[in-house]
Amino acid sequence: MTNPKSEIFEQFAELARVLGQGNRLELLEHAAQGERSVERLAQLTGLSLANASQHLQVLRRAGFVRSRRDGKRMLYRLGDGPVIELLGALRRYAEHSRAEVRGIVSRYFGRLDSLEPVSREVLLQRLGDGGGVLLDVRPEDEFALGHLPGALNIPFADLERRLAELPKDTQIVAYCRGPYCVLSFEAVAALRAKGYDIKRLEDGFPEWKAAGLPVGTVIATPRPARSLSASAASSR
Amino acid sequence: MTNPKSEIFEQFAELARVLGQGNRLELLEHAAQGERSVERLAQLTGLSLANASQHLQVLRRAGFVRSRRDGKRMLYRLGDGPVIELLGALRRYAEHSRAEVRGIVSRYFGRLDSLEPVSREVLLQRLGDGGGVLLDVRPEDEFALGHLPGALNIPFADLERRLAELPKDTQIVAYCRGPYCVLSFEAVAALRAKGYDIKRLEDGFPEWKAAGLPVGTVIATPRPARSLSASAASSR
DNA sequence: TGGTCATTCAATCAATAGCTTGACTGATTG
DNA sequence: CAATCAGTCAAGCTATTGATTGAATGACCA
Repeated sequence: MTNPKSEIFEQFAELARVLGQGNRLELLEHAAQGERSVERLAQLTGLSLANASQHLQVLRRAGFVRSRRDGKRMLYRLGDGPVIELLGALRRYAEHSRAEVRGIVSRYFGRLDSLEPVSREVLLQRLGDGGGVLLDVRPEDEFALGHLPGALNIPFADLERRLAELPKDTQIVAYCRGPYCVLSFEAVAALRAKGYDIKRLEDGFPEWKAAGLPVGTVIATPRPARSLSASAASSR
Repeated sequence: MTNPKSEIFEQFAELARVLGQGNRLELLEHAAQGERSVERLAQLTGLSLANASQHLQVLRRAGFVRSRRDGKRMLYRLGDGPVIELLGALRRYAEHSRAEVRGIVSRYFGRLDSLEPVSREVLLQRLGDGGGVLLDVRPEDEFALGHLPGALNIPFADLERRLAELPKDTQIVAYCRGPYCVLSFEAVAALRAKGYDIKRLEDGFPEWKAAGLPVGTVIATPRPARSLSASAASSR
């Protein structure tokens, strides 16, 4: 392999291989919500600690995530290259050419129309018009790390209990961690069954942020307070 | 893995794994030039026949290529999903986060400015103004399968011999199989050393075609004549 | 219908990847 | 400074992947 072309392709392939593992894609999605410790990421994905740690290092070597030390914990966040763009291209390709993907979605969440969600542009326009409620169904701690401005946070787990906060007369747009985050699919299914006019946002929080759009945070924490925010991070 | 989210991620990962192999990426680039037999693709990539065949089948299962039978040969061409878009995203990510990629390019082809090529938009505008020559340095058979309209085809191997066909006073834009096709890099390096004003097009032929821009062909062959075109396909 | 050509299939082998376990390191806390 | 906590490292095991070889298929041609 002294051929420069093969070397280049080998570099590309190396990156693709890193994405070629479901667990790593899942870790990546969680890291894209904001900084998280290894333990939390392991917990969220259901992986063993050592396994998660190893996968995170693979992701880091490829630049998909970055890490920093905060006391005795290691915090991982999304890398700063066009990671979301790459994942988006992968998703769009999968939606186009893999019947399985569309199949899974419709099998679990019914209607194919879940695949025709509201785009960022439409959302921006609709919110500008004053109509509509934007609903963030992620756990509180993820919401706190960053969310779409003006969004109402009702974690999916609390949805039943807090129905009163949602209007029945205007359209609701729900979003969560990414285009395939189950929470928003389930929220749409559940609320639609109850007669709400609700649609899913095509993107999740990371895509919004990657597009350079404004992001809200609960408390302005340029460098999150150590033990405080850590102990708050426990919902879902 | 009965979890729909994991299933989706597993689907994505499966696709990424298919791209996670340099040989397959190389086959894909060649298939993107136009329909090619397994034998030709094996030849172009230097793989054994059986090996190429197997890789092509992996690519086909993932929808990256399609195949059809033509007599006793099997012709593979690019699939019809957003393949080029996905590869483009991978390339842009690699350029951003892999020093190795930039390193290889500058190590082999000198100047980093090879990484700042002419974009499609700039090319279109420049050609519209009437200035500039567009140079296709791919082998003749690939040129015949499709090329940018108005391009002059001088295969890289013939470049030295056919220098007279190139103007010294106007800017030349060279392209070949894709953003990292070595031919155009080498053509730029060689001609620049001889005093020509030459730049590389950012894209190659497949990207141009994928963008829906017009494509020229040497002979209009909706279904290429069997033995004729096969025997013509033999350069480089 | 037998021979040939292009490709695929099947078997095999070495190399690699993913996961687990238990030991190790580095920072904090009492 | 020992104990603890968070994460990483190293070793080992199994499953998967990529490549090779030779046999099998499918289409054409004489």
